[in-house]
Amino acid sequence: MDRGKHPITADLLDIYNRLLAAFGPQHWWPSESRLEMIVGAILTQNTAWKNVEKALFALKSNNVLSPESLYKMPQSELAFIIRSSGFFNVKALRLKAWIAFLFDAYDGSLDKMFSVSGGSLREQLLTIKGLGPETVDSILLYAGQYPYFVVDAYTRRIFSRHNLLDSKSPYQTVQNYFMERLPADVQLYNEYHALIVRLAKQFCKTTAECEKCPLNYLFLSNGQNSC
DNA sequence: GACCAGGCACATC
DNA sequence: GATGTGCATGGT
Repeated sequence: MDRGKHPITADLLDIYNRLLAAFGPQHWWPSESRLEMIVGAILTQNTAWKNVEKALFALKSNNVLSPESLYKMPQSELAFIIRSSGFFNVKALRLKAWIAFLFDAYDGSLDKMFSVSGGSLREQLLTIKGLGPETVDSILLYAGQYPYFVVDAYTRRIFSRHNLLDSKSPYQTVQNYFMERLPADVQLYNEYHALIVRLAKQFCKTTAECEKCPLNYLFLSNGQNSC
């Protein structure tokens, strides 16, 4: 790897094309319905997807993965069913907060909720306790098909360690960085985020993996020897 | 047995 | 405004 070159600006589309060439389409979000995507987005907060899958399976097995069931079910029962996803008490509370919003504002209808403009819906969802910017943008992009770039810990780590971003940048700054440099395209944002996650999981844990990173034309900074 | 995982809210300084 | 902590399971 050539660590002598310091790109001052990066072509985010070029990075995207390298990732896509290396990994191919990732087919996100891995869910069968919009409701499952939204529930999954909340359950996966700081949690491995494998554990979320178990919780989603449990919800389906108990036949309660519907807006009506989630709305009626006692929070304690919901917490028990989703326990494999960790933080089950707070997550049950967060699911309940969102489903209450869905019924209060949109009669329990996802079609109605997703009929409003992205900016308006984003603002509304962010007022719900437990739904932060990443969860909300995941819901907007993957379930609602609105063009909002999803920023996660991997995005921050990889792009800051390649000196393209400041690791301390707030969420909105990072999102703006991408959205100002890329066309507002749902499919592009969908695939880009998924590819970043794929890259991080496969190449960013050890130095040996890092050396084979498809982005190795960039350089690492801050004394880090991997992403 | 540590350490981490597709965050977020809240307390404290 | 920055930094620290609780929340909890399951995989490596």
